[in-house]
Amino acid sequence: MRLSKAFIPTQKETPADATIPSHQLMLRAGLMRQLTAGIYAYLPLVYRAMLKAMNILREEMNAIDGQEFFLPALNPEALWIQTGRRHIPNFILSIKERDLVLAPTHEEVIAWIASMHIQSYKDLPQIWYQIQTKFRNEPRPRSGVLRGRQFIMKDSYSLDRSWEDLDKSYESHAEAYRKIFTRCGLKFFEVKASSGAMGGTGSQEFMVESEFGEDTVVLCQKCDYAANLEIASSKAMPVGRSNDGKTVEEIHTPNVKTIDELASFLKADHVRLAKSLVYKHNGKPLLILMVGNDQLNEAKLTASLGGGTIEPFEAGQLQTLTGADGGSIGPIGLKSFRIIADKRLEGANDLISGANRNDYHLRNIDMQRDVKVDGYFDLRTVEDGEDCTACGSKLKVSHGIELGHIFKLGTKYAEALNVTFLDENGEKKPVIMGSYGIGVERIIACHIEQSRDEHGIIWNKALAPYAVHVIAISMNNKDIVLTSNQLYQKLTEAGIETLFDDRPNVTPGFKFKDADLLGMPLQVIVGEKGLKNHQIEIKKRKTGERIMVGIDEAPAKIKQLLAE
RNA sequence: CGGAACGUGGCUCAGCCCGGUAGAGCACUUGCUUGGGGUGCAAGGGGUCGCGGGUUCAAAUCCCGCCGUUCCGACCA
Repeated sequence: MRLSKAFIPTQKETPADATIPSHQLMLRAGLMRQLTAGIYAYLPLVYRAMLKAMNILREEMNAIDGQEFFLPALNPEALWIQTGRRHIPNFILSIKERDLVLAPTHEEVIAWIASMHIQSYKDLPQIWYQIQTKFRNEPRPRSGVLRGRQFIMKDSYSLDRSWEDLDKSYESHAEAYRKIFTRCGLKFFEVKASSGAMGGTGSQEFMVESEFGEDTVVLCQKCDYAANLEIASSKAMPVGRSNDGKTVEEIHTPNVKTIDELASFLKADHVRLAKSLVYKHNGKPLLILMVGNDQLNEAKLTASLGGGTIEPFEAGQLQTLTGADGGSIGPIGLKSFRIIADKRLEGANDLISGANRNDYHLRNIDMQRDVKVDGYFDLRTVEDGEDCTACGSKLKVSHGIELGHIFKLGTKYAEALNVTFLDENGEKKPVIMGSYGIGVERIIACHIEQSRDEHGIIWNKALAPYAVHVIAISMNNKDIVLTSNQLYQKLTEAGIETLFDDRPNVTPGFKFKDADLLGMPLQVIVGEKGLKNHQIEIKKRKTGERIMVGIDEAPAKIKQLLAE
């Protein structure tokens, strides 16, 4: 492509609305323009990179016997009502005029097709995938393409006859995903993840570490333990027993509201303070006991309770039910509350908690003797520097961008949409499903996050829109024009994707800056300096290394450098 | 959904507090100039100051409402 004819609107200044580097560079390098919040127009240059990423996705999905579909983005609303997902908050965008919804993912359509045509165990297993635009009702799009309302996703779905076979489909996806991200040149890691509202029995995320990531992850510094903070656990020490045998007694704690105030007022260790958190679970009162300065992890709580709605109490209601205000609530003598506790408190005694009477607390509480606990669960949020459960080394809390997510769905959608097959014994069984997704724009944005410098993007060879960027220093010099044109032609004929900066009356400095901003792996500079010695110059974008080669050897040398 | 900020030529922003002829740089057009790291000079074109209402002799500027965008938080299959 000749730059004199190309539409690549580069910008010198950083657009005000972009705050993270990949977003800034994608705008400055003329890759995309924002239409409205969370919705972008992809311009020709980035679309080439996206097509390359999509090709890699296709090849690796085909390699695990995936079959490519193209499913409708517009779905009947009724289909989503059937699976109960129509009214998940902030999920679906809809077309009111026709009772249609814009599909945010495609489990429903896949299950609909499967319900018609999967009849026998002989029809299984299947892996179906597509690369398609998705729509989500994001309340707050942000970080450029990292969280948008419209984006392209490779989504695949496995259909299996048994849980063992689902494990195989899931594993082959995990392996394919590793190959995909490796081929895209991304430094990634995998974490155990929460299945969330997707439903299902297991899930794993593929992440890129980034301070701009929205996910918080826990990584072991030594072993390969890695988990999303939502489910991460650490070697948290049990509180244990001390001062056995003392009876519960009330202590006056005037104006003490918070755990920190309580600790300093009583000169007590935080570990001896059992903090009471009150919620309504499915409308019923729930009291959660946690060690003083541990943080409740709401994702773990939801999982421990087996789902349902969790909401805080309304003002005043608490007083009626407990006889006290927040800050003085405790597990003893509390009626009509279900009480659960964090595992660290299991079997502990010598604890201090609220007395259900304002300005009073109780001491010498023994969990076994005094509290009717309906289950101990791991409910705490892992903190940076805690010990790894697997190897005992220090854990690091970090941030990540989610590139891909794989789920074992099980039978949720099969049951809702009646996807069944007959097994060898003629018995009717639900199909076991898995679902797997990769965000195409995220591949691009993550690559740019990981591969850039103060001058611009540094594309790797796998994703680069063009492999080579030829720069004619001046179009007023006949030798340069002749040589650069011939070189452009030879490279193009050799099948090397080449961008040729043949713009007249653009100064060399301007062309260099643009070339660095656009970031193709190799820059080939044709100028008077080199031509004097019958040479041209090759610059590697990544390292800045410059190589002078004879004009005639240039195509071969470029080919060789691209093959490295 | 809670909190905050912003909205002025294509882009980055000034002007607003203290009302009185809409500005700069970049980009664009034309001419000359320059030609290995965003050349220099000159002349030009381009803006209902987000929208609506109000106050006023007079509103980009003050007041009210709405819309949009961004950031923090909540949420995130």
